[in-house]
Amino acid sequence: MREPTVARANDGAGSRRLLRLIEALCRAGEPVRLADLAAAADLSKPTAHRLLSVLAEEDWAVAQDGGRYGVGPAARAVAAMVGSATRESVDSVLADLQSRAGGQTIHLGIRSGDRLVYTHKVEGTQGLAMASRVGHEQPLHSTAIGKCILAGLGDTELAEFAARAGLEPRTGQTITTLDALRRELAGVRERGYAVDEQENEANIRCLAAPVGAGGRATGAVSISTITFTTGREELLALSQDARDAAKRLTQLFT
Amino acid sequence: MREPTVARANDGAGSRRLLRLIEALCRAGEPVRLADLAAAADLSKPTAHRLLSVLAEEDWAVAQDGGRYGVGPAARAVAAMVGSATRESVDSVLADLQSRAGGQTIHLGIRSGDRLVYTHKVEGTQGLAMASRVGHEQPLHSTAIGKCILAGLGDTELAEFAARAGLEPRTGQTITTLDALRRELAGVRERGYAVDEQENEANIRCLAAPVGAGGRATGAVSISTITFTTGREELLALSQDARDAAKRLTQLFT
DNA sequence: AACGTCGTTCCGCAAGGCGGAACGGAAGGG
DNA sequence: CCCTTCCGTTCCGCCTTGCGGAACGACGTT
Repeated sequence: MREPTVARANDGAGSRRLLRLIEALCRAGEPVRLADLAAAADLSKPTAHRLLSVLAEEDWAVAQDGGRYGVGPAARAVAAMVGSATRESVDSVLADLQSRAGGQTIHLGIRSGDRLVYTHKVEGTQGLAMASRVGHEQPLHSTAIGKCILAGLGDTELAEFAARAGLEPRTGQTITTLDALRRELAGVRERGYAVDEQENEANIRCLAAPVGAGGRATGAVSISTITFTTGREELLALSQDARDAAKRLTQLFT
Repeated sequence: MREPTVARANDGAGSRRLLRLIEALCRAGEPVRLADLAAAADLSKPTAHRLLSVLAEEDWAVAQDGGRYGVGPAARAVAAMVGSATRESVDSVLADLQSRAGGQTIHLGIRSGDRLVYTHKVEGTQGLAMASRVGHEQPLHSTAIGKCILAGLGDTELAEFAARAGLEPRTGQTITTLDALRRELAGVRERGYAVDEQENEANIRCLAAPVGAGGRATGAVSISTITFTTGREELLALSQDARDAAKRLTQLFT
């Protein structure tokens, strides 16, 4: 019953470091300084430097003269392949939901780190356009999509998230305490959908349904409305349509 | 002058393995079996399995019940961020080129492994649409974009590429011998652009200009025309416009 | 001129991970 | 029905791989 000479490790520590660095690099969008990347990915400076050298050699990153690093061709190629593989089928589900929702703006968002990223968007057919864009990030605690994702977390995970990311107020309606967030998420779990009542942006009200297998949503579909033209009840009436679309998307992502 | 006890390694062997696996996973698009992935990424089965476990834990991959692995949410989120960061500026350059080229179809392709991937496309405004799609792959030796990329390779690199990938005939016009390819690429380097004279698809003629710093292009912009409606001279007259667009794109990608 | 901060390099030390071999189960063929 | 084959998965000995504190030279600022 003796321990081996040293503890067996074999966790993917090195791989995880590389993934964190790639995420940090891509999240930036524009070329970043080494020190910033190292900080963002929680790596020591030499480690970040060595990993970036490998990424640069493999064309995943490009090194500039000023010591900055940007996203490289190989990463762009991979991104294009990933993005296009499910584009049509996802867009058709979203377009279908939009037609049921009277032409409102539809988003599909996925968790990335402690934020969400829009991966798909169908513009509303009504007059006003939303400023959101595919690839842009939003907080989790103040958006309907984010709340669907947080609703799948355990209690300690949620507390850790709140401690890391903070619950920054975006509007006067934003939920900013862990207790209130917990209660809200319990409601989300019960109903199977989440509502953002001007919590992320004034005069914008959203409803989202969780996408992902089991209680652990990795993303969500949302319907966004403007308070001037669409009432709360009108939006809530679409909750079943949103849930149906979410179920179809969950199957698409297997 | 003695060697250290063991050779200093510190190449990024582990990181490279992970990158190869990610590329193989994303290239597939649909869920893949472990053995196929291991073969595609040139990894041993246990190594592929261990790396995939890490990817799955980090949400970069999703493991299905049948032992297949698909692209995960984290990868989708990163892909969305990468794709959107430069979308507008790239599309505006391509649209500008299109307007100079009389509404022909425009592609931006990037090398990925021994193939190219379309990362951007502007549909032609003329009647016939091309079957190509963003995210789809094409051979390097039979396309104008691919020849721009190959023209940046050294002689031994080119020979290695030909040995690995082969020079498969796509049409009767396809260049299928290394010698002929070498001569063709010398012409590309001299002129600063490449032409695909129905070498990849019958009745399709393309012209491409290399994108990328120095002689080493990592991608290229192309103008695609149909032989029925557009003559060869007409296409060649656009070579300077293509080169100008390529230069602007090179700056965008820093 | 002294300082802080940057990117980069070096190298001691052991953590991390590679992969041959083995296992259990599913699929297919006799 | 058993036997074969190929799958995904696990184990563990061996040793490559790579982490990161420290040091360095180059800038830019105070």
